[in-house]
Amino acid sequence: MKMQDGLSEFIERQLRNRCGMSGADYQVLAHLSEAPEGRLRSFELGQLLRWEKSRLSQHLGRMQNRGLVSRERCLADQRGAVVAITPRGSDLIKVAAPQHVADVRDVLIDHLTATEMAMLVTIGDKVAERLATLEHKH
Amino acid sequence: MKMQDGLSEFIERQLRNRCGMSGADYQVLAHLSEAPEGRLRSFELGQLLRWEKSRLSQHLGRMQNRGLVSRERCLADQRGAVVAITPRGSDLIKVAAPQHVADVRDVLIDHLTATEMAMLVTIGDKVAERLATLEHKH
DNA sequence: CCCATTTGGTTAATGTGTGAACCAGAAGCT
DNA sequence: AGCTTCTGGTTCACACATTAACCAAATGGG
Repeated sequence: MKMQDGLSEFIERQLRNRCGMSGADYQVLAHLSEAPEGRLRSFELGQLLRWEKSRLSQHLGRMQNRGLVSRERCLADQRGAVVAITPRGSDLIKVAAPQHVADVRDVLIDHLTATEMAMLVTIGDKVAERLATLEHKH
Repeated sequence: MKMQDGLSEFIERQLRNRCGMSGADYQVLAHLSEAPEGRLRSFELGQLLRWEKSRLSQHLGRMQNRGLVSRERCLADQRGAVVAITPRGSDLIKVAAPQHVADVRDVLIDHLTATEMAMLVTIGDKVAERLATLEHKH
């Protein structure tokens, strides 16, 4: 628990202080920048992030106000929305990503042996699998 | 990351649905119930939880409104506050604790081998230590 | 085709976390 | 004593997450 809280608090703080963005912002931009043309249907993004749809809607609204993403109506589905990364958002994630990766190395990966790292991955997979079956059981 | 998010989301949801309390509530009550006479100075509680003082103040306000804790002025230090667990809070944590422990077993401990569990503890300690030194360096 | 249901998305209410400003009482220094 | 600095707490403004309610466009039977 201490590791969990400490890790996310540290990562969150680094992103905030150095890039003026939250972990949530980072994930949104990361997914968008990896998508073809930097654009995704809103609900696709929601599935990738596993977020409540209201959360996504509100968060995208704030990011749009800051000029990090833009929203357009979808042509194929009249009720749908397409969200696209802006040049400003693209620049931001390009700066943030390497620092973020370095931080994760610095606080986690660099201090574990190969065995520990491998074990951590298998543990993570096991837990994720267990959580998935619980979730599937409704 | 998936393990981290999944675990805390699951635990949080179980507490909320079954006991009507958040993980934050649980931690506050847990610390108070372990303290002598179920009472602690506000700042001591803050140090145990590693919370911002404004967070603690606001959260205690809400818990007081729900009758889970009470606050009194401190005799020794005129500006200080003492926070105490109420009978209602005490009952709640007594019901919640075993369920909480069972949930943690169910989703984490029971599915790991002894080796994995031991390794996870080692990893947690290493990371916590690393975080502590970073924090200490200001 | 018509009507019920589902799906994509927004909005409002409430609970929760963070940083800054603020205040009163304590401690320390001269 | 008198002055500064530190400490314990609250409050405000804002960012953020969840739930429920809502709406319009799609879908799927009859």
